[in-house]
Amino acid sequence: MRANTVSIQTLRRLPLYLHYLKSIRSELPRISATVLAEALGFNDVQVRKDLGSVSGNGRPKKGYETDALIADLEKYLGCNSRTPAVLIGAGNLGRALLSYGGFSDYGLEIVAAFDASDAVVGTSAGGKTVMSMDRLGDTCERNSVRLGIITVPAAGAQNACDRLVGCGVKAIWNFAPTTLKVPCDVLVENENLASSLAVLSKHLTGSGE
Amino acid sequence: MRANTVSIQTLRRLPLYLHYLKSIRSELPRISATVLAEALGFNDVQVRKDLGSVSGNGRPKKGYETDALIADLEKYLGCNSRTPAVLIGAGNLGRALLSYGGFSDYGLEIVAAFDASDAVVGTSAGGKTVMSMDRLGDTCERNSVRLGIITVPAAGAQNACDRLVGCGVKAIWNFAPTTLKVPCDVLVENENLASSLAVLSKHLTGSGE
DNA sequence: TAGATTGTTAATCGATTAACAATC
DNA sequence: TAGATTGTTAATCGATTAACAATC
Repeated sequence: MRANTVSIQTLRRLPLYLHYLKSIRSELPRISATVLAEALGFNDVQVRKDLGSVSGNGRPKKGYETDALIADLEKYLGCNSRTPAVLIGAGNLGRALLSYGGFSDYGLEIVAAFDASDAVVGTSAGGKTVMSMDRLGDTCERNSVRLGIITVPAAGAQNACDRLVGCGVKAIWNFAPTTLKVPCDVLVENENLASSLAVLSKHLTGSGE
Repeated sequence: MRANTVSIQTLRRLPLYLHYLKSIRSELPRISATVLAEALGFNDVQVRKDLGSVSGNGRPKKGYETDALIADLEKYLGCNSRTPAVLIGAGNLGRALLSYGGFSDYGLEIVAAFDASDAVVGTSAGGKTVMSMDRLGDTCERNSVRLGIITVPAAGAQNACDRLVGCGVKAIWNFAPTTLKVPCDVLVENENLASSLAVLSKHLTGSGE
């Protein structure tokens, strides 16, 4: 295993490798970087480099042992260590994320959901009851929460963000279509649906440009 | 206005400019690239280059007229022309997207939703009734649909994708954590939540690496 | 051994940033 | 005119891909 020279782009691909490997582990006890690249539509050298940065288990002529590679990826991605998170904004998208079970594969556990609207407080989604915003502070503290998920409308996003930062959150997953201002030790990952949509739309109208 | 030399990264930023400009249009009739860059946390030269590729309305010393810039961005992004789309998979995420009104700002209109499960067919979300999969073909044809949204579980994604491609869809917005195989004239945009999560998790555990 | 596959070093490519010239 | 701001050309940076050496 090399030093922490994993680029951000490589890091983004690692969960894709992991997901695919899990889906074929029962059929393929071994897999080469070439085959994996073919399956995911990536360049084979790229895959070899990506895997090389998190695993030292590749063997010339044999490739990688699937189970060992899965274990290396899970270890690197911290899938086995639990990451507690809180979610602010229990609208449609927020409830969808609360109900989605797939994040637990990566260690994420949304321990609580909050909403500023009294109409939503008290309802539940994904087995969690939505709480009032004034419960945010003690919930974060009690659960050592350092990851916050923002699924409120754009207008309320900065306020939600400030509250989270004030509670000691160091990483924010922002689904609101807005740029957030945060201290430099806090990382914001924007899930920009409008950006993806722009790429798709341009492809459809592209010929007429 | 220059030729179509807009890079994919620039294209992804354009909706962010547009959203921000709309939010401040009533307060700032003019805005410079420097101020815009500051507001969104981008490099000012980058903003100038981005804007220059879709608008020719920047004036030295004055900057851009906000309304004119909004109009240029909307024109380039095709916000005023309607893009009909279908959605497959009316689970939590699918229903969240159906209910979200914000896409209409960019011209997207989800004309119909489909699901393979009889339990879901007939229910409604965002004012649309979920239909059975055998209605997919004629719906796409009647509405000239070329954009498909996949919000089914990973196991069913390739099948949903094949059905869409068979109906003449040329762009696919994939929310399933899987790589899709498509003909080369079809564009797939993957919304990889697991990738974003990996970046956030690594930031939190990063110091111990 | 021969050959397949890994992993590394070098070359290419694209995007960002810096320096500068143009202009209102 | 002077100065702020745009837009362009050149330099830097990071990521991808290609060529090659190492190894089982």
